[in-house]
Amino acid sequence: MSSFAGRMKEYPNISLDCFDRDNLHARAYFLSHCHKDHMRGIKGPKLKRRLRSSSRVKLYCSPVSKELLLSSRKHLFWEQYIVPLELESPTQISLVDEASGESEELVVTLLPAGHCPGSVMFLFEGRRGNVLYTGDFRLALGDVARMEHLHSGGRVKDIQSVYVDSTFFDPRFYQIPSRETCVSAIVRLVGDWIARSALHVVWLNCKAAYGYEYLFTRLGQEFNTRVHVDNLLMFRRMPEILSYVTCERRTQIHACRHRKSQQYVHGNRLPCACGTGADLRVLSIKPSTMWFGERTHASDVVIKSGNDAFRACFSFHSSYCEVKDFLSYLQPVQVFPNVVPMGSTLAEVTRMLRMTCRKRPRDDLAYKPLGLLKRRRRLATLTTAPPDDPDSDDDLFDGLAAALPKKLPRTSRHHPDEHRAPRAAPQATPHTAPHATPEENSLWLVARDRSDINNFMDCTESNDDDDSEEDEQSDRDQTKWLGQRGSPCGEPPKWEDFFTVDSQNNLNGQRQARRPFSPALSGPSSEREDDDDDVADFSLSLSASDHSWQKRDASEADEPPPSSQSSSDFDVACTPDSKRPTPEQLARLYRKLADGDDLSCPD
DNA sequence: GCGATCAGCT
DNA sequence: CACAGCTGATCGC
Repeated sequence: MSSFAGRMKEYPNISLDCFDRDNLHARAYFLSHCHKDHMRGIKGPKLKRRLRSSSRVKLYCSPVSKELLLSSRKHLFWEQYIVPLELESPTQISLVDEASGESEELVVTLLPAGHCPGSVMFLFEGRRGNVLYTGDFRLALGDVARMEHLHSGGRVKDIQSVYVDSTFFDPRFYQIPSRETCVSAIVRLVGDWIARSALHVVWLNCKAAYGYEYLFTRLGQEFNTRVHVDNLLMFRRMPEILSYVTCERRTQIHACRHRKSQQYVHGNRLPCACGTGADLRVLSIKPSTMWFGERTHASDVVIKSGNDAFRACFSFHSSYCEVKDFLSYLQPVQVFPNVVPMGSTLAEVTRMLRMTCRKRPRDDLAYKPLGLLKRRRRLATLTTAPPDDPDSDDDLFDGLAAALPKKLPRTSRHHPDEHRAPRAAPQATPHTAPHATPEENSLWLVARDRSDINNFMDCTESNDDDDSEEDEQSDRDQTKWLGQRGSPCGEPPKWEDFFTVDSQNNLNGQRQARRPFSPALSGPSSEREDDDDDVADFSLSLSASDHSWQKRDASEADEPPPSSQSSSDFDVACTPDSKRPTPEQLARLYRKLADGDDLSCPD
């Protein structure tokens, strides 16, 4: 649970994920995602008064968070103040003091956080330095190295402070099995059960929150069915989810809830009281976080907890290892915890976070911008000497090979000075995303047919905020509406799709492959670990594979990071057939680099 | 009556 | 295996 008080010391004029007390005076608000513990005070009367008396104060969030927030009637008053921002699209915001007219400029970039639908991290760049607020996040090892907007000129940006999700930043929570591992295990468990007979049903005992959607859709896709949930309203403009959930009770997979869910299920009845109960066999699966120590083999991601009852591993938050990887890569000057882990103290978590901070000032002047050179040289070598481990390298280098004749796909779309000359934030216009059509902007927000949406709104309105007895008529209406849309459709969305809105996505899900941003190629710690000849080590960094990286990280967990970043950028692991360049070759390469020639062509 | 806070529960 | 959030009691405005 977040205990972040809402303000960052570098930019105290803005408030994040907190809307009461001192935050009532913020010049702008930011919402990382729509969990209640990040929305404290968001519907308070004092805040409403503040909004009404202000002509400038806005709430910035992802387009998905906007939809989720406005799916509750209690939050509708926010509509005219919300400015949805696309992910990975730097936006300039003017923070104006309405009394004095004084203004401060700030550039904000939303980055995917992998926590729940719509969840983002905020990168702020302004007069007081670069600051990253993570909100809650679940990022895998190596993910941070692929985030373009955390890099500049081929290296990681100089980050002053990170306000980090420290929920599991405690060595007890050393590793948590990957999302894919956990979901696959749940799919197997569900599949084995519901195959027994049509009367065998599964109840997913999910906590009330967004975040399980990719599990629902995966199950829906695997078993060509829909998951029964209490309310569809919040997904009304998210067809990728809507296709796999239903208010129709007659399905074998349920994630519905009732105040007395536990009692129902113990009595072999579903919370929705589907059927008489006597003839159903209900398997209860409770998604819960499981963690494993540094040397524990994380094999059992599903545990039997009783008759027809299981716990299955499922985490919305990054493990200790993942947070450590994230921070060690960014090397901020300071880190602040947003959460005190269970059983720990603020002092303890702060002390441990400090260990991930920068040990000495960055020496940017000594830096030679050879990140691209490394990569190109490595690639040129690979064209004649493929790596031993295709799984680790192929995927990454395929993308680069395709990109090589041109510039990097993403960077080529932007002006090099984009960060210095970001676009200005638009004025808030309800239901209008800035600078692009909804189709261009968001996989989520596209309503295939506006009349369908209106129709849907009409028939689901009665369920909004209604926690009393079930509404049979509403159930039927929703089912009818969904029936008109047909059965679960097409290509299944991937889990990433539920957490991010990539502006490059198009409607058909023909997502541009998410190519690694160049620093990823030197691995999470390569700038600090210059291991000349260890090809395997370099490949592990490249693979970003949970398994391989965990093994490596586990063996080095307690070692202090090497102090030197000063070794040559050519001190890169070589493939077996390659040779270390001679000084003459180096000079030629430098000249080519300066001339902007294609470095992938061998001399 | 409403909001804030906390304990208890799942 | 510990997240997120609901419910109810209590207190104050």
